[in-house]
Amino acid sequence: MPKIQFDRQDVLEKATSLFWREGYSATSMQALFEVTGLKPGSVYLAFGNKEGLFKESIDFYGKRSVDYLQAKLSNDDTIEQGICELLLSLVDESTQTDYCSCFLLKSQLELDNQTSLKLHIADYLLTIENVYINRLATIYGEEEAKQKAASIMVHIFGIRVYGYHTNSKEQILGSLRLGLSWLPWSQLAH
Amino acid sequence: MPKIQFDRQDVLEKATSLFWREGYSATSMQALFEVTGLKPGSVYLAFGNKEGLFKESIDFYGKRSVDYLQAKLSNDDTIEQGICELLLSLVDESTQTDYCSCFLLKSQLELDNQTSLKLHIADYLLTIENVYINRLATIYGEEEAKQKAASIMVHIFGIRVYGYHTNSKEQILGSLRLGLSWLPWSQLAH
DNA sequence: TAGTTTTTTGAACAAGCATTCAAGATGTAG
DNA sequence: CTACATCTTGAATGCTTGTTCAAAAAACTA
Repeated sequence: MPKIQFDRQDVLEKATSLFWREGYSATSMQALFEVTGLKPGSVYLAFGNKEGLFKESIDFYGKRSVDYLQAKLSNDDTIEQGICELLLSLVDESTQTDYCSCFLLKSQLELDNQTSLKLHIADYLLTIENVYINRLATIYGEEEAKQKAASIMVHIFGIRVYGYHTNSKEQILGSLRLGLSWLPWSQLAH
Repeated sequence: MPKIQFDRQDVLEKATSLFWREGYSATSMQALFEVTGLKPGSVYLAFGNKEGLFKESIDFYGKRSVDYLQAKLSNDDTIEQGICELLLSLVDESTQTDYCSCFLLKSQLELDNQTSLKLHIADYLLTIENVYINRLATIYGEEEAKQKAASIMVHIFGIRVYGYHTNSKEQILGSLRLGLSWLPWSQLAH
């Protein structure tokens, strides 16, 4: 007999945003209470503890990312072009003023090796890589698809760090064209 | 009239190691006292505060990295081969069990945008990029050198993140060969 | 050796931390 | 309306945090 509750999605959206910007350690529960509008007891009843809330925030972000990626690459006719467009949107993101890299990437690097959260995050990163592998496998052989997907992942991680302190959009774009020269960059309008 | 003091280099080595592994926020002063063997007063007299000690740790790591890089690429005859060797050693690093990525990269992502430390770290990253640019400019034109250096930086950042959750050395190596195909990989013994 | 300066010590501090819980509010069921 | 289950409240918990400071020790000067 469920009673009405706060909007869980809304709370996760706000918590995710704060964790993403500040990092796990630097985010205090007090700050989370303020940003979500919840009181301590509600959070602890619903999420257990800080780690629980963080884990759900990772899920919130991770699932959204995977869904977005799959949607973008669903058209079998334009897989490679879709990848190009996706990478270009990452470059655009990275030049925004409030850019704070990728939540999964940041968290992966911040969290201690012992934390189970680290494996949980790595899972999402591998899932994302697998989306690329599966899509590319419709064009290339399995081994080549794996290799190309790995190269894409390296470039994504790279520009999400590089873009954090560099503002030169052209420089980043040039790196993608140079490193991922097998993608159909020229077929894109810009 | 300076009196003898604790070994500053030794303390910085230990502090750097802890900050590197745990991150800035997750490293407590108490843990730093234990690992360095210093008492609160000594640290605060010598470094001012936590941020001061962290800044010097970044300097310790950053200068060491830049020096190492310049030494490795000092031979004008084998610049590109030197770059290959350097990248291969990064791949080796990333497969070690206690691997914790790059201290500059991790800190750059962890630190708040407002912190002056962020710019200080970005300085070191740009210095490193400039070493690559200057060396490559002896072979290529200025623009091409910049572009290639940017691509190298993207790959370095990429593998330092990718290598954090992937153990497949071959996969990482393949990505470098694919993305930086203009480097003389085949001339290397392995 | 005596005097001065610098460094080390470690207890103490206030502020902030994650978390708890008993009491109150709110919705559902009968 | 009453009874019950669930959710919300917010003050209080004990612990950890970064930092200070007066006193003791050590090192240099003359």
